[in-house]
Amino acid sequence: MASSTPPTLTTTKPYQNHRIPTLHHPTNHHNNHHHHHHPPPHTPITKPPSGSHRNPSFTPLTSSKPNLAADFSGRRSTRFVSKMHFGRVKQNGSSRHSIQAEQALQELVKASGDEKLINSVLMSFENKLCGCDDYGFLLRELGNRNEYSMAIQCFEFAVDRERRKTEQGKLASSVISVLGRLGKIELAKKIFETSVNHGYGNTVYAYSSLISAYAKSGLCDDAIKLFETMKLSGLKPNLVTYNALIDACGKSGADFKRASDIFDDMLSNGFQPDRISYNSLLAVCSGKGLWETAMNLFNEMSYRGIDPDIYTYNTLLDVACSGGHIDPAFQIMAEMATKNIMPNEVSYSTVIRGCAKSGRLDQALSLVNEMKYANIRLDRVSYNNLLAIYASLGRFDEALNVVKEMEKTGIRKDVVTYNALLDGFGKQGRYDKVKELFHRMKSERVPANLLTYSTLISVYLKGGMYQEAKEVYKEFKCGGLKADVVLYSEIIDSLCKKGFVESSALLLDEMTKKGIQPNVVTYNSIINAFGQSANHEIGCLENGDNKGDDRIIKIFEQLASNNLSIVERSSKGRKEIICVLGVFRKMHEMEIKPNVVTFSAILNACSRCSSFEEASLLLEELRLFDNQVYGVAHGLLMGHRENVWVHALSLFDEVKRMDSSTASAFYNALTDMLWHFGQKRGAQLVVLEGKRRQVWENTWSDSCLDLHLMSSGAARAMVHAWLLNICSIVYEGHELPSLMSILTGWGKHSKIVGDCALKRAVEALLSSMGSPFRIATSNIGRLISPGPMVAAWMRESNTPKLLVLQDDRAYPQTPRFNNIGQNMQPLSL
DNA sequence: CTAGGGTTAG
Repeated sequence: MASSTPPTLTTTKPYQNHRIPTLHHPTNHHNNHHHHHHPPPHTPITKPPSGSHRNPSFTPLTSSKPNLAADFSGRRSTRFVSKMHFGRVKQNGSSRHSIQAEQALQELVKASGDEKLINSVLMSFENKLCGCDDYGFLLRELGNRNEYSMAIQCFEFAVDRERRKTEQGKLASSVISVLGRLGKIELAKKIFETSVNHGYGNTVYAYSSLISAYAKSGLCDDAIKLFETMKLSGLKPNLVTYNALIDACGKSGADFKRASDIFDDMLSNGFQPDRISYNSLLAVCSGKGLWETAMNLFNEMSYRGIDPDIYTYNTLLDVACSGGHIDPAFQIMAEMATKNIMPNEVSYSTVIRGCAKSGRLDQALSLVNEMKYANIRLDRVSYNNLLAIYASLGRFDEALNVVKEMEKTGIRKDVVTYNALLDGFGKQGRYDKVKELFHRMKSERVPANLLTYSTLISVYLKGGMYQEAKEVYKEFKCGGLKADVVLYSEIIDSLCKKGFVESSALLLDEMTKKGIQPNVVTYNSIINAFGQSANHEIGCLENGDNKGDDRIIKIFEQLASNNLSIVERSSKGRKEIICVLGVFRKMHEMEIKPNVVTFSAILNACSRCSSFEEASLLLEELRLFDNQVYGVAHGLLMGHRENVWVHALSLFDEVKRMDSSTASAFYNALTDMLWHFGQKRGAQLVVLEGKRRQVWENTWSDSCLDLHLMSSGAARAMVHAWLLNICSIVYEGHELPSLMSILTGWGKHSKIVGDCALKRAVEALLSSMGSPFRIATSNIGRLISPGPMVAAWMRESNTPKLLVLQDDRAYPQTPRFNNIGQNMQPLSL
């Protein structure tokens, strides 16, 4: 087995493809720089002693409180007057505008939409308004009201009447930043260009405004390019320019390295970073799992004597929570209170969401109570958060109560509110509610967006409501929204789940042709479908495909009219393997990086293969993706236990870094595959290793075995191990507990609600061994037996023998299987 | 120039 290749086991999300080669060893570029302090990883978030302990290699600070002035330049409320669909409301701190400007604003707002009227209002105020202060105020306030075209009109009016270039420049940067905040990047760019051409836009301020406009639209490359242009045109960037650029990196998901380089460039040009520089750099860590980097930066701030503020802490909380570091997040919250920076609704909703994502629902809900107790009013984000938690749990009464509370407090429901409800009700098959909610959404004039439609289409497809799916899709098309990778992936997955693997492969082609890049999720859906399909396919898809324009609608039409063709099972199987091999080929062509879900999917597909030969084709794909995972799977399958185990252990170490459900899914897949091909002893070794590492949380005691998170192969291997353990208790002469039970669950954790495959497998295994365990009448997910009966069974001469598992193949391998995983002769396809 | 929200695979 080749183990020189670095492991590529990741749970990398699709958008991280091609950006981060491995997720689990984030490179801390920032720490490589000489002037940065290196606290050890996992340093508690505490401020190191200041003064004497300051790292001498830091550039000296110009003053002890370099940004005092900035702090007091205006009140920094964290409340927004109204949050636009894009950007935030700008507070006007140093209100230098006149009363007349406020009157003008009133009149202008009333004139909204009427260009002539707006012009006459401006004319009537022309002589009363006082230069940049008044017009700047107007521009900002119009921006806060989303009146961007009026803001432009107002800007043009003002600039025409201003002769001084510097004043014109100020107006230009004001309007550019207003447009940037509203996401109107094209308009901002146009105004910038015009103002440069007219000779007043060539200022650091105008450049900085446009850079930050690019930042808000996630256009980091454009921001950096503009920054270079600015330097070339002889303008010196200032601290704000640098900060805006770092901000741009965070907002567009750029590498930390990139932001860190800008930060260093700033230092080498003699600028002292301020709190905003650090806050912006911290934000770059979020979403990338750079928790340790973030902590280092936080400590570095202290060393520089920059006190953290609520933004710093909230950003730090975000980095912690998005990386699943919930306990540190609670520590940070506690520290905030001691620093008298009280957690606000942003802090709480960040942590609440983090808890919920890590499955710590009790903690999430008790934080909500804590929030209420602390008199922090829940805002729209907090409510939507809370409601999504309930909806995803199927606790609909509570979700709807949150909606009522929102209505009572006068917080408008938005598209996020509705999407969460539609998704929750849809996943539970409450189609009546889904229809009602979608209707209500329309009557309340909350416009559906791409996500709404993706959710609805997927819900209807999975529920077999093809007519509804078709109608919703048509409505989506009429609305002029563009399909994206998620919409396609949802449809592909739904089709796969219904057994239409080939049709979904057609959609994969179609989306690629349309320029929508499939991602690892799209591919994983299809791989997961391998070997699970029904014996039907959608008919007549190739016919009349002249336009080639929209296969989705054709598929939906065929489904709605029940135009299915029955495919003979063996031919379906052949087609399917060709199809899935084609999918693998495309993954390689498009350089889509597989992740651990892909590997689990391949292993599960192997478990559905009826022949070793078929499985070997899939394992070959696994080999091409990841030699380490392949080496372990293949080695255990071939019975090379001794040689492989050390590699297996290091693989398990990596798996343990994933979240618990990802980890258990991988163990389940690997064990199932081994069990399926008769390597039952190997399967048991894997399962015991998983138990040792607490992959399934709480698996056994002397009286109880909990299998409910395990796959059927893993569960059966575990049953043997547990019973052997019980057996040794009996043979050592100890008494067994009076009642012994095995929990299998009843399909709650199965993909198919109510599916009891696990229970059936375990029940069959136990009865085949003549065990006394029987389904409990009080709990269908539990098998029970009185302890003495188990002991009696154990003492039967045959029982211990039955309990010991063997591998069908042990090293040295039997000749029949020696070509597994090599690139052997293909099947006759 | 700085902070929190919704989506797809298992």
